[in-house]
Amino acid sequence: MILKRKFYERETLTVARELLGKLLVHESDEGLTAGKIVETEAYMGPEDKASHAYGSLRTKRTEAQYGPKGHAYIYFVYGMYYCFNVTSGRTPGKPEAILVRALEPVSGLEIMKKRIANSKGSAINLTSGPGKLCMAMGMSTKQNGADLCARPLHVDEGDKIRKAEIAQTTRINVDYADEWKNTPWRFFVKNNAYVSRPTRK
DNA sequence: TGCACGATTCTCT
DNA sequence: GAGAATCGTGCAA
Repeated sequence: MILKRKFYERETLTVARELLGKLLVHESDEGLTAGKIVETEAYMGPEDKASHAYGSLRTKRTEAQYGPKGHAYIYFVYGMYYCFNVTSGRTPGKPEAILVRALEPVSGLEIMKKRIANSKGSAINLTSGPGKLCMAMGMSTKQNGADLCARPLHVDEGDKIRKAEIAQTTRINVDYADEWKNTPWRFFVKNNAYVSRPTRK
């Protein structure tokens, strides 16, 4: 069952937390790959210095964040990796997004391994980090702006994660964001082997 | 037009 | 724990 638009049109921090346990599915030409979301980070738009949309910065790159909720915002970093985000929030047109940092592979393992040339064979190395997960799922800027409420790229109803199983910490690699680097806007499933960094840096 | 840098990952120490 | 790989983007000039 594909999640409805309404799921994303709520408080971004709530969506970020409830995204844990949901299933990200990509039906590509090479076949179907899917993974359970086990780690997310919320980026709160204009006020959040760690966000690309800080100060309401609106460019070709950040455009997708200003569009409808429940769409993909995918960008290129460090000259070699992509990061996958979901747009969300209660206010239409406000650039809030949720970075998906880690997945637990569910189907299409062989396709994922094929996509990651340097994989050492361990499933842990396929989707435990924002750059790797995009590679494994076959996502790139081609999917930027794609509607996640429809195929081929969408989010399905998955496991219900109990509150006690959810950990909340500060975000990763946003040291440049002054006081915003200390905001506890990262969520992940406790004791899940696929989380990129089980504890705070 | 030029230039510094990043919502990362891997390798080596 | 530090450094390299590698290039699109944003901002200064």
